[in-house]
Amino acid sequence: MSLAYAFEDLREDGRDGLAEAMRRLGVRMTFAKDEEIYAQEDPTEFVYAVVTGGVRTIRLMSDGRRQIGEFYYPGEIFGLEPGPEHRYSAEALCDCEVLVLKRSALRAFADDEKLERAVWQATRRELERAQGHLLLLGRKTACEKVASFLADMAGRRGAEAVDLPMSRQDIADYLGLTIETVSRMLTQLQSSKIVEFASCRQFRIRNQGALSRLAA
Amino acid sequence: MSLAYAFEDLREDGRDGLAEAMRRLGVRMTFAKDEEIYAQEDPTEFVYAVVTGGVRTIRLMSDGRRQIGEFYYPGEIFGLEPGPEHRYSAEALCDCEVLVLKRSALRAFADDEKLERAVWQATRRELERAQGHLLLLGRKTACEKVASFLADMAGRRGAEAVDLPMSRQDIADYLGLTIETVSRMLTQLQSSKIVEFASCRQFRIRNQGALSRLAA
DNA sequence: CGATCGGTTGAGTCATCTCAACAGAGGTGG
DNA sequence: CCACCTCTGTTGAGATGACTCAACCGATCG
Repeated sequence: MSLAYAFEDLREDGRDGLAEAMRRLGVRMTFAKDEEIYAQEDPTEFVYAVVTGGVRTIRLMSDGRRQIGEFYYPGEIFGLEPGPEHRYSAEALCDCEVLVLKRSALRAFADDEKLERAVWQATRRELERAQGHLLLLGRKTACEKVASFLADMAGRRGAEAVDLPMSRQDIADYLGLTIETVSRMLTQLQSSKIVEFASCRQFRIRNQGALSRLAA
Repeated sequence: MSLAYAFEDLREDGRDGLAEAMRRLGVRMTFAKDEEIYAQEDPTEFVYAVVTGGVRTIRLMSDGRRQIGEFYYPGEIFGLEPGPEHRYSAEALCDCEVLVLKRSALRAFADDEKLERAVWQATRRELERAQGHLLLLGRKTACEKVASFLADMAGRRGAEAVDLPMSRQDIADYLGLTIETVSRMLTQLQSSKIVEFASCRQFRIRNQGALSRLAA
């Protein structure tokens, strides 16, 4: 676990009233790697914020095919699904800490309007991401998908060296590919000197322009 | 244009405060087939409701690849994108009538809370659909995609005979396929007596169970 | 030190795409 | 009213990107 996934990130997102409230009111819980945080079909009773580690949301088909909805990093809110029941489950990418808050508590909390706005904000961000992901899944090639993924992760983490807390299987299920294809594309991007992997879970962008162009 | 796309549909959706407000306050506009209603990158200044006809939202890549975000039928709200700018453009599927309302007018309108809730509701519905579509685009086969599409359209239109106001190209760009593949899958579903096409724009479900099973 | 797990690489297959021909519906003008 | 054209959709044949299956490799762990 690198320091990059530290609690500090949460504090930096000062504009976000929801994260603020989460920090003050939420209950801190820890989850082991691959542990389920909530299940598909669970009532959408809580809101969550990542403190350390990372989280994935997952939807399963009856035959085991898996689609990952989104990855969440420290400071990010998740579990804000619209319906009364979760359609995606959430699992810990690695050992992690999460703040949990009852949705009803949000309503009861003072400074109500600001909080409502914050939930609204987070929901909008979710929608925006999902809409962007539609284009990726529907129309991009394997290479473009992987390039987009790396660019996106680098953008969200900011740092020079970017850690990937998720496995190749997770990446594949996020991009609608197989692990083998993901691996091949990563090798390809590396041999064209666009990115460089220090280990299989950490990389650095060597040619931002080329990466953005591929991400299309 | 069949009667199925009539204004009456809007009235039936009585629970929906937003549609109600749109009807009272919105400006009615007509658009010709394939005309643009708003463009990618336009500011998200208005909310829209379909009265008659149908609408598609579209995202284009620089090389012309196209992803359709959603189709909208009479009584449905669209244009509710989260950011300050549209990331999808909207076009008329066929000649159609649309109600247009300034977002700022929504805020000024009496019975404010109810309206806010309605916008909230519609946004949630958008998110739900987008999340469902992720699984379809990422993990379903061509056959499953087409079956899901037909089942979904039938479900939304309710009627026995279902009209498809969109072209094969639209369907293909919605499902992340090519027109040829869509056409082949439709032929296949028809020869297995799961659906029946009266014309290429109108069908009827002959075996609901089999269709749902395929839609997975 | 062997076993296991996650990741990479290779070879062959298959679903979907591409390219091309064709068919039918609808519109237009003579 | 017919001949023609265009546009949309269907069908066929061959190409290909991504998948499947299998071997291998290195790191981690008991």
